[in-house]
Order: sequence, then structure tokens, then C-alpha cells
Amino acid sequence: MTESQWLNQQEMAAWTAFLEASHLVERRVEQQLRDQAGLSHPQYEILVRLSDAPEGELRMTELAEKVVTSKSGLTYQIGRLEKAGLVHRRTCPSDERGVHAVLTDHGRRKLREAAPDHVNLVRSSLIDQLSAEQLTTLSEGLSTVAHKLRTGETG
Amino acid sequence: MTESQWLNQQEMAAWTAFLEASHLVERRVEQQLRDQAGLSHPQYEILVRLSDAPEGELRMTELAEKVVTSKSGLTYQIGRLEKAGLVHRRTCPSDERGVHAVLTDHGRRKLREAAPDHVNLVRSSLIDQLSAEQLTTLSEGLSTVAHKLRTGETG
DNA sequence: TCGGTATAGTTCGAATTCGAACTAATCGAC
DNA sequence: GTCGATTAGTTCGAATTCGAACTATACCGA
Repeated sequence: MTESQWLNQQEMAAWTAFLEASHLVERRVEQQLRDQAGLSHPQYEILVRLSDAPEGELRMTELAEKVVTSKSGLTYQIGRLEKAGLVHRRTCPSDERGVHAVLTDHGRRKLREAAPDHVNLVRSSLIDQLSAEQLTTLSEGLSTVAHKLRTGETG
Repeated sequence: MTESQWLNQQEMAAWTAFLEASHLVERRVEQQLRDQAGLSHPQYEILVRLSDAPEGELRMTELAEKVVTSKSGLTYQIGRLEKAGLVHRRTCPSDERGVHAVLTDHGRRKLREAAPDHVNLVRSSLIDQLSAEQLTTLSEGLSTVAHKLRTGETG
């Protein structure tokens, strides 16, 4: 194998760009959501996923997978959101072990309120920095990466 | 403006792919480094940045910017790495307030040891999932994104 | 139907992160 | 030179994350 044990210059540039961009975007988004909506980014992501789901509800495990967090991490965040009245828990009728996280009206309102500024930031920091073609390529490429990691088809 | 207050389907796909890929890759890399080298990813990144720097040393603030973390966060991690003998601190001769984080021989050895498996994972999970063209596009696009965020030319 | 195994979610403790407040040293205008 | 404003780094407390251990329920084969 010619692939050395170090990343070559081009690989390193790509990897560094990926890491830096994700950390910087994450930091900026987090800061903005906190300042303007009093939500952390993980919390906001939970609300988005719930609002996209039928009936505004999802099982804990499914939600944890969608937002890429541990189950205990989700338990914590749902606890906070519940305390804030944005979400509530309902025992799953068909499985006593299971719990549905359900978006409340207040949660939906909060999301509608917070969305515009958040969306503007996502656009200005990421989407508008890329050409339409770059955006498509990035979207396709990273979807593949995510899919492979989820299904374990990867190292 | 036609840009609504929500992301359209294509924008949402790109944003979601970006978030999921970065979280999943991050999680996988973290797990692998911990298992095989006893290092966290942030710690590993610090070692890489130091090993790339002349004399294997960098000022704390500069290093914090490179790895995209807060100064207090870096203080903590350098403390851990120092305890492990991988890095040590040296007061900057030209500025009594300043501190250099310096890679030790042990730190360099540790990095050389850990690198091959790490590099393989970065390749198999990210780089090899993309065509050469996709990789270039991603690298260029995300470099721009990172640069704009660093220089504050962005929302 | 019973018992063993697997699954859903929570609890717990340890590690890590951040920002605000702090200390110490440097810079700049006068 | 000297005082006020900046800058470098650390300390501190609060919030968040994870995984391991735990509880409770469901599933499945004999």
C-alpha cells in the first residue's frame, strides 16, 4: 500500500476543512440559538425532529438516533425541554417500556419563533458560501458518509 | 425575498447531511482514539497541531484557535496532556504572560503510534467514501466556510 | 406458560465544555 | 515614566456529555 500512515497534503486539507468548518459552524449556531431563543443547538434539533414527525412525536430511541446522541444524553435533554414546557413524555400504549417524546403547542410556537434567525444563520454561514453545484456535491457526499457510518459499512 | 423562514427541501438535506456526517464521524473517531490510544479526539488534535508547528510548540491562544476551542477548554486539556507527559508548558521568554505548549518526545512517539489507525479510519469513513472530485469540492467549499467564520465575514 | 434473553429508558458518576471573573503582564497616550 | 486599557492565561461553577449499571417490560423457544 502506498497510502502512508499519515494523511497527504490534500487529504489533510480536506479533513481539516471538514473539522474546522463543523466546529466553527456548530459554535456559531449554538451561540446564536442561545442568545436569541434560549435553546441549545441539541435542544433545537430535537424540536425540529419532533415537528417533522407525524403527530409531533417520536420514540426516545428513534429520536436519539436521528439527532446522533446517546440515549442517556437524550433523557437529559428531554428532561430539560419538559421542564420548559416544550415537550412532554407519554408512555407508549403498545409497549409499556417505551416513551414518546411529544412536541407541545408551546414547543411548536417556540420553534416557529426561533426558526427564522436560525435559518438565516445556516444560510449565511454555510449555504450561501457555496455554489449550487458545491452544495449539491457536499449534500450527496456527506449523505453517503453518514449512511455508511450508520449502517456500519465503514471502518 | 422568496427565501422563506424555513429551509427548503434541498437546503434541509444539505444541512442535515452536514450535521449528521460531522456528528457521526466525530463519534466514531473519538471512540477509536480512546480505544486504541487512550486519547480523546481533542487531545489528539492538539498533538497534531503541535507536531506540525516549528519546534513542536505553540502559544496557548494560537493553539486554541487552531483546534477551535475556548481558552479555558485548552487550559484543561493541556493540563491533562501535561500530566500524561505528552506536552509541557514553558513560559514565553518574550512575554511573561504567555505560555508555550511544547510537544515532548513522548508526545511525539505517542502521536506516531496512534496515527496509522486514526488515519485509516479517517480514510475509510470519510475520504474513501468520496470521489476525488467530490473530495476537492468539499475541501474547497468547507475551507471557504471556515475562513469566513473565522474572519467574521459571515452572519 | 415458563424462563432466559433482548430491548427501552433512566440513573449515576466521571470527564469535558463553556463563559465570567480573576490575576498578571504589556501597551499606548500623554 | 505612569496610569488606564488590553491581552494572556487560569480558575471556578454550571451545564452537558457519555457509558456502565440498573429496572422494567417484551419476546421467543421448549
